Amino acid sequence: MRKKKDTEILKYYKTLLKAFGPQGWWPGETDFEVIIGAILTQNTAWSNVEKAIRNLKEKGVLNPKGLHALDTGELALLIRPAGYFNVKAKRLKHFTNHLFDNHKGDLGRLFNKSAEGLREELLNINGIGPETADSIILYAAGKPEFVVDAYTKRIFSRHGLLPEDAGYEDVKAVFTESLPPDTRTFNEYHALIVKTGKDFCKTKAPLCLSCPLKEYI
DNA sequence: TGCCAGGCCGGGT
DNA sequence: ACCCGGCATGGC
Repeated sequence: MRKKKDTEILKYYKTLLKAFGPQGWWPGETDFEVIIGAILTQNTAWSNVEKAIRNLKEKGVLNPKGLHALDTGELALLIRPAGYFNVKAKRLKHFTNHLFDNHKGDLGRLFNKSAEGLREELLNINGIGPETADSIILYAAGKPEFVVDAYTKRIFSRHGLLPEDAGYEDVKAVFTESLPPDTRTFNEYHALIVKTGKDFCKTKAPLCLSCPLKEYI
């Protein structure tokens, strides 16, 4: 039974990779930018996050010191286009405060531990939940943690590979048990899922006509 | 015009 | 251990 699902999970991956090719995620130039983007994109369209990122870059504060020195109110103004700007400003400050209080503002020091230990640490920062933590670990730290998001649940439950009400860890287990614990594979698979979700599963009645996975429904 | 986007927290059951 | 309201802009 698990054997069959393993095959399906791998089959879907190969199909998407063949259809779309490598996505080369995360869309960001530095590890720090990846982290900031991961927090800003919480329940938010990426196009809006880009505007906020652009504002931070223009201000020259898209780096640990710059953001750490910034007042929370000013920060909120800069990230306004990303929505939830008051909460997110606090969350970004929570992260940079943690980074300077515990690691001298150095991402290398923060990342210098096992993926498991890093996950535990990130989850203890207010504003970083399971998906954001896993995104940071996979796309900034480069360690193999599979990232689950709304598209993952929507697509794979629709295909009958997940129960509708599956929780984060349950969904994650389905993938990690079916794939080699390989950073590259986790990286591409999640990126491909997001692309598929954006292009074909945006609505309740998705356009499946040209989706590479339509044959599997 | 209304609905929704790559979640998470805090308070209540 | 869940369940829910709140948070907010911009694109279609």
